[in-house]
Amino acid sequence: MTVVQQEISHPTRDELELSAVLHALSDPVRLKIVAALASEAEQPCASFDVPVTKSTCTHHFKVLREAGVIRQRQEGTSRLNTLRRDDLEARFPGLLDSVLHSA
Amino acid sequence: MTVVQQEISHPTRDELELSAVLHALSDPVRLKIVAALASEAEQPCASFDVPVTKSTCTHHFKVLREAGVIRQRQEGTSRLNTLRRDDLEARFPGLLDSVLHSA
DNA sequence: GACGTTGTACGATGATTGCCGTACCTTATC
DNA sequence: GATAAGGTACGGCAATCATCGTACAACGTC
Repeated sequence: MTVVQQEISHPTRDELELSAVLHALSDPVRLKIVAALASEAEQPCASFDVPVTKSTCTHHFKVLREAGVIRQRQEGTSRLNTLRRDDLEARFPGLLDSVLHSA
Repeated sequence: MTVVQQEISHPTRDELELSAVLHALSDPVRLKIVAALASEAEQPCASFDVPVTKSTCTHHFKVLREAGVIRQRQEGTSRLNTLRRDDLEARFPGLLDSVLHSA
């Protein structure tokens, strides 16, 4: 049976909301994920060293994605994550850098 | 009857936590309060135009104060609020400015 | 002293959050 | 086809959150 690839929805650049981004970044686990993404380009979910289970990880990635902090794309069985640096910089100049620098 | 002035506790500069600050800033009401504080120096709680009741306001000021974003001092019956610009800048350089600029 | 102003304290409530386990889907490999 | 790996979906749970109303405390002013 053929199944249509499930779409992964992301907010567009102009849909990004400051409070949602700040909220996404305010969790220590998510902050660690973002910091890891900042230093290494594209990584699957499993490559992050965080003290939570798989399902909790899925939850955190969803929060980050829906806030527009990261972008996810499917590749085989794994979901590759990237930081949306450009979009964040365009909407909230300097924010990501200051957070990463302080993390 | 003499009553001792209740102390208002604030975290010291080196006790500030990034996730607590980000969380404090991630609420629209609190963000509005912070933005207003950024443009006018010292203001009593009642001077903010936010769509919540007094008791909710007290709650938000407490969150901001305990995260170290603002400092409160008593003056008569009113509580005067100031932004802890210097402390925030020292611990999280550029963060406050980028948030305020995007708000 | 009575009253008005400013703000806190103390519940209460409904929504959201962070976390988990289990079940399942998809893809790749044997 | 069976198995393993990477993730998601769903449901549940305990904790936190944002909000409110009511009561009250501190200070000024009449």
